[in-house]
Amino acid sequence: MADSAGNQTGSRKAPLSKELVLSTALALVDAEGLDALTMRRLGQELDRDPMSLYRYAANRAALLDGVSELVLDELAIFPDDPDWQAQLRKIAHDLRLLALRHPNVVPLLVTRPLSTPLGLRPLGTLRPLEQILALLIEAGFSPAAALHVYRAYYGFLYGHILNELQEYIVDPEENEAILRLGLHRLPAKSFPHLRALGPVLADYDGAAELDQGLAILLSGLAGQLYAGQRESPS
Amino acid sequence: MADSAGNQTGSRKAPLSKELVLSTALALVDAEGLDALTMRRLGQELDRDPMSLYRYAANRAALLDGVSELVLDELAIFPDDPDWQAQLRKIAHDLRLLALRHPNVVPLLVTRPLSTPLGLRPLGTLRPLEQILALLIEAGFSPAAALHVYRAYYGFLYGHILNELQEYIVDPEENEAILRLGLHRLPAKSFPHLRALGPVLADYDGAAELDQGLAILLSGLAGQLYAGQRESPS
DNA sequence: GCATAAAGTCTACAGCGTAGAGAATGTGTC
DNA sequence: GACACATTCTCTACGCTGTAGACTTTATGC
Repeated sequence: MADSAGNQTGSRKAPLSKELVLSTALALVDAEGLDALTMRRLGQELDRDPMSLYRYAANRAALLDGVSELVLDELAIFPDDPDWQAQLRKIAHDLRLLALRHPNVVPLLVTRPLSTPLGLRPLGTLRPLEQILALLIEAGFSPAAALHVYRAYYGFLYGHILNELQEYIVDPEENEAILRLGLHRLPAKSFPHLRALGPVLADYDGAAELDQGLAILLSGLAGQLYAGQRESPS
Repeated sequence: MADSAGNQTGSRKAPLSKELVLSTALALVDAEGLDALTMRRLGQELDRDPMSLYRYAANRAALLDGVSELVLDELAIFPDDPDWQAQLRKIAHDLRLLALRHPNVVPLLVTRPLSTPLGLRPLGTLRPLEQILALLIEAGFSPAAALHVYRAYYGFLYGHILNELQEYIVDPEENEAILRLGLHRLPAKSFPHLRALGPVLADYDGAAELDQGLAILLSGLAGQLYAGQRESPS
């Protein structure tokens, strides 16, 4: 029988591995937010001394990177899809759902790379970039053009996700109430439009919003592709 | 004569106010990063006991919000500009420069709103939203359409800024070296395109990249405006 | 001069990441 | 079995964090 606290699987003590540590960390972040992910707390969750975690992550920052990587691994990209626009649309929606599934990880996804030069980032983080480049080059973009397209696309995508998470609250009922209350607080003379938009703000359709933006962006980017191909036909 | 450490202005002791606290906090973040902004350190910077800060910010989170607000206050928006597209382009470039001036604050700008429902955010943070709505409605968009346009525009804009800050390193010389070194580290078989793009990655023109994306987005959004006007002419 | 309010300070506490030394456990070889 | 060795885990301790609560100092009004 176990000594004191019950661990999850019932086995005497889980064998502990990088995967287990990271997935437990992710579960903790999903359940209680980024702040809850402390070495001590994670150790407690795994029924181990906090210091034992340092065998699987050099420090807390590395732990955070590991969680980012783990989440990004959920994203499947098919670089060989002949319809590059459809593929980009699919990736966008997949990433959106991923973000909604792990909202507490999004700040990590967005800010960790800011403190790590591109060349030194965890490989898992660079995989989407590489694969989307492959997709675009396959579609006929020059490598340099593919990079530009990637930037516009991924920029827009991350922007949308941040936007949506900012507006969406976990509890939809509370959402409307808080929204009403919050908007009411705004000075009527300095925030007339925002206050008037209360009802519109309340029902937000993220997927539709994303589609609309993507339609604009992709048609614009496709135009560049055709223009480029006419200039220098293969 | 002062007791021990020299304070900045030479006056015996600065009078201390919310403005002074926040601007000192911003300076500290700009100079040494977000982590350097601790209550103790800020108190030391102001030559005061750390606890005295709580008279001007309820807690550290409020301090961070204050810094965000302070930075966003640097952004000038002219909601009466008859050329809405030009104004949006100008705002975009202004915000980009703002981000480059305060790169350490960008994570704050991006993540703080994620933990605060829209209705409860600091007013200074909502001002750009309100003013851009005004601009768009003035330009002929319906309020609801203006909100959608704002979302697409601001989403793209924030995405671009994150992208650019991710790729740009403070020290440009070191940048290229690290980039080369980092890319070299990538497995050649799994990251062929990314490795090949080294030279292209090295010279990044953020302003041009932003312009290109804006051109696509704005022309697409303008199309929606005309379509909407034809459907329901005033 | 004295009451009242405002501003600033002191002390203390629980929690944090993690360095460094040590104990426990597994594994291969005789 | 016994030993050697490497791996894994734990213990203790240090300096740092945010901030609650009581206290002291300073400014203000009469």
